[in-house]
Amino acid sequence: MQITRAGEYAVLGLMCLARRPAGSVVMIDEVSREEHIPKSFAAKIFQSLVKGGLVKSNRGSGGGFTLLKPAKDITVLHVIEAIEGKIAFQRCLSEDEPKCEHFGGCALCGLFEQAQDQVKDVFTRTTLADLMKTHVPVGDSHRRSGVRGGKKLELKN
Amino acid sequence: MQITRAGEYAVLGLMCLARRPAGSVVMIDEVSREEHIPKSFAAKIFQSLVKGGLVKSNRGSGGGFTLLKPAKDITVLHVIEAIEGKIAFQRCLSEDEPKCEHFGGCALCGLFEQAQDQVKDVFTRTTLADLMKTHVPVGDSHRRSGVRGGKKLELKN
DNA sequence: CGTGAATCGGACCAAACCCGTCCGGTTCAA
DNA sequence: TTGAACCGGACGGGTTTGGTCCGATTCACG
Repeated sequence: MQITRAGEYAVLGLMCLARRPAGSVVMIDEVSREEHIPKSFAAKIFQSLVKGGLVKSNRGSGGGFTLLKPAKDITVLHVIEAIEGKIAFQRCLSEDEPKCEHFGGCALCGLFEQAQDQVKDVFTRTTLADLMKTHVPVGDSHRRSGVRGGKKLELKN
Repeated sequence: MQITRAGEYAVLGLMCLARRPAGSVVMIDEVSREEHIPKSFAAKIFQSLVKGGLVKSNRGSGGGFTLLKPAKDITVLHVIEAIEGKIAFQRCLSEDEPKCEHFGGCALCGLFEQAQDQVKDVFTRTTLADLMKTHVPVGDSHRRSGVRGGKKLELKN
């Protein structure tokens, strides 16, 4: 029941790109330093993002990664699913394995699906641009008792 | 990003108890057969449920497990957290590790917390008794295109 | 009261996954 | 041609998952 670190890093990494003028080429080393992500790991993660169609890579000297879409068109769900694959709380909720072998369990499947949909909803509703609004660039963000309690972007249900 | 099989089995197993008259003693073998859970695994899971205070065990010949509370007072969240521990999408959202070391990441934490709360909400709102209402005892439950689309218990936000 | 069957309880284990690292290869600019 | 940068896969330690096994405990029964 966790978002993997890779997923978290991916969002962070993309925000790093999104922070610069559209079309900028940013190399992995910058991302790594700026977001405190181990460099090799960041590189690997960005490979997945390339495959997922979110960024394009420019090889060779002077190369790096470029965001393919404006930040406001990239949802957190896109990013996380590019890294972790489709979100599926249960095997029977992933589209490639439709069978549910627990005869008594389908009430459960319905419930899990509900929870899963809620999560997807939250992640679909939020884009990189949204995240950047509440973003505290560097240094002391963790001292302000977090975001909790106060303003969460509220759901327009 | 998954509910573990143990968590799923736990709910299923408790429903198996809940289906009988209150106070019944049910042995692990019955649960195992009825819900198609590997017996030894079920045994282990029920140990956690004992520790979690949801059932009590009676040892020796004629022993088994007994539900400690009526089904309508047991939420799915209780069950799952008894097995998997507190639900925490991220390390920084679990109460015993309050630090959030990614300076740029607190917007993310807020978002993850939001998603997490949604899940908890769904699981808190649903009790074993609720699950049993939509429960199709045996044999064909997976053919009915699931619960999707139609009636999900709606959120009284 | 003793004995044995029934049952739980906890150690154990294999496989998968997570979180990275490392390195040889490719591509491109200068 | 050389060096900067990405590509992409192999590797690896640690943890979690999913499950088994056997010993300890308890009760029923004679």
